[in-house]
Amino acid sequence: MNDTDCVEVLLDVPLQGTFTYRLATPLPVGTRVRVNFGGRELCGVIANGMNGPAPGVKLKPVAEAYTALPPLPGSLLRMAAFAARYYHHPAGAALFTALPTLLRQPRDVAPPDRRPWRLTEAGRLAPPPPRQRARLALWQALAGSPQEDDALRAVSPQAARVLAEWAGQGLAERFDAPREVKAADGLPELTGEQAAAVDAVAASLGRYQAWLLQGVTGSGKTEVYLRLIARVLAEGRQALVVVPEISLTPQLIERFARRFAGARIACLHSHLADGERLEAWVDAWQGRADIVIGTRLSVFTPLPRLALIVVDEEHDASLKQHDGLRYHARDLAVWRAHDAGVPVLLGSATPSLESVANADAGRYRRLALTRRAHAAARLPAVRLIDTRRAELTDGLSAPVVDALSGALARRELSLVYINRRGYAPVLACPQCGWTSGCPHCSARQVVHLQARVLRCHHCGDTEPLPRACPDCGNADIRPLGEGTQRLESALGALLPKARILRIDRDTTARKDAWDAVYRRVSAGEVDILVGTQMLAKGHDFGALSLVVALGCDGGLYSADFRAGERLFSTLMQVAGRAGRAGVAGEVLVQTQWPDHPLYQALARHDFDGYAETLLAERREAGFPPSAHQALVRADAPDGAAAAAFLQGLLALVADDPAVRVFGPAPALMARLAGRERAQLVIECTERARLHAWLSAAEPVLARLGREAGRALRWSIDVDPLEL
DNA sequence: AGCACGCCGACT
DNA sequence: GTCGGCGTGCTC
Repeated sequence: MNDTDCVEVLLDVPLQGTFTYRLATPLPVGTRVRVNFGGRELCGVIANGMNGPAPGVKLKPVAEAYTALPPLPGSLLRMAAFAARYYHHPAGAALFTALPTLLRQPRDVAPPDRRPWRLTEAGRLAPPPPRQRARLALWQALAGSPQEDDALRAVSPQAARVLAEWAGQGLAERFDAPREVKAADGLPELTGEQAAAVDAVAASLGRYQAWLLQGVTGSGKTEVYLRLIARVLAEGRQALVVVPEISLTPQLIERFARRFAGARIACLHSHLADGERLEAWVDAWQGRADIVIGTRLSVFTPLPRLALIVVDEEHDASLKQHDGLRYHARDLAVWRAHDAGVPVLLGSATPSLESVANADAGRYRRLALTRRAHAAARLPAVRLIDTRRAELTDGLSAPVVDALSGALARRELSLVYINRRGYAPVLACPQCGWTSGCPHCSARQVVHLQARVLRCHHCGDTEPLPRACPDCGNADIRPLGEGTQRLESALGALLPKARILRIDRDTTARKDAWDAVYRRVSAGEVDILVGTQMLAKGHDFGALSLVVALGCDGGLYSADFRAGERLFSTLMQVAGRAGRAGVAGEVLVQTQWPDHPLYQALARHDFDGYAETLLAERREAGFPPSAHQALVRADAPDGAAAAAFLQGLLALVADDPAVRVFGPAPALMARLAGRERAQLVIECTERARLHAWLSAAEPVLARLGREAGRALRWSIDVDPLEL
């Protein structure tokens, strides 16, 4: 068989490599096709390159080529190929995770064409006769100016049919309307630091450069993004903005829409219907959208005129995908910027240590916003309340209650942050020591008093609240510790006049819940917000005078080496909520360890100093970012099987003295949803050798995985965020 | 991941 | 006697 008769096809299967099919007439790389694979019809994508068929395999033909849309662009295929290599994930599966659902299916699809209509030269010269009144009305409307479908339908219900006819006769056509991005007026004046940041990044437009924009809360990072995007749009280019899930709020989108009236902004997030997502994606791909703003998945969106990538809150863990292709959107954004030859701007008040290290090493260039954009706004004063010396009522110390009651008297909004939802983190029997462990996970079931249930926050298992200890029958069982619900009711009892609004995953589950929250807060109907880190991120509640943080000490001495970094980052952000827009703010942190360097650094608002401390610790311990890590995970109903699987892998992968391997050991969450989890931690200071080890492990994993059977699942996680 | 093929229990 | 349970094996 001639080589030209074969193509390599990428398929959405968890198998390494491409598959070879016969093809009568050549198709461009990136074409979506339908093929038969193992007895089922699959969507495939024509790949670059030729592996040739495995010997002795009879090739099947490509059944059909989908042509409603152009072939996928090379830039997307390159990025997916890179992601597959870097994250050690099958190439086909990697590409398909980058596609909208509708393009993964073995069907030819295209979003509806919504471009406006206009008359062609010929159409202009051929007005319909006056007695064809509907046609004449349509013609007259179009002769005046181009028209959208909606407007034409209003002129005549026949519009769709008539226009299709005219299009066929070359009398009318759809066209890409030039967009006029109106310069918004009344722009806030930039601080010197903001202006310097804008100028620096603007000077790098047109080539690759990674920028780390470190700006304290309220310093106006978003304004820097907006100014740069304005420049990009003025050049007729496109910008990509990647934000964490929780930051993609209607507030943010509205701010962009207000600033760039007339521009087409494509929003990509998980709540979009398949058709909407496809349409936004194709609009970006075809250059009809000027700005793409979305969660981690949007990093893959094809953009033919891309000129700038922004990753906001670049430290946020939700930028990392936790299953399938375990990519980090920030890192892929940097790769993409390099590939496309454009600058990438990573913004955060509390950058990840990885990014700090990259800036220290000169790979990223630093920009700092150290002052708040409103001249009057000062950084809040941080006070540490030592709970070893304080009497606690439902977890609240007297200074905290006093401060809240003071703010209440002054009619100022306060925020109480506690990173635990539910009523109490555990139910316990003081007589026999029983605690409410989850039967499926190595975790505690949380007391939810309102729903009268115990619920595991890891697997979702829910059981009715027992009236007595299941072990000894003692009726005096008690909720231990505090969650948002308990705090809400405790505050209600201590400050009966206060209007309290609780915000956590339980209260904001409904779709329009946030609208109600904003309405109530801005109408001044709330005195105290109680909630989890949802309160810390993305949502602006205006002037807060007091922020209280409770129950944070767990992050100080955790088994997870990143816990301190995360806690510091969250506290910096939650503290940053205080004292905006001219109101002097105060932050109270209740802790048993007021002398801990983390809290001391927080009190000084000293991110840089604490980051250096943490980086030194990481260097000492050989942890990231001083070394690179990967995880090989295995889980099975039987823990011994998972460990044996990993042990078997170790026996078959050649040692590299530069690569340190730890394990098999139980994962931090050793048991999850009824499965025992074991893992290998692979560490190396040289990325290339880490990848070489993983590449050697891949085929062995595939084989051992097959032999171990269905009960065992395994995965590779490069640059894991959680161990 | 699917979906086939293939060997053991309760039904027309 | 079949319909169908889901155990393992392969897919260009």
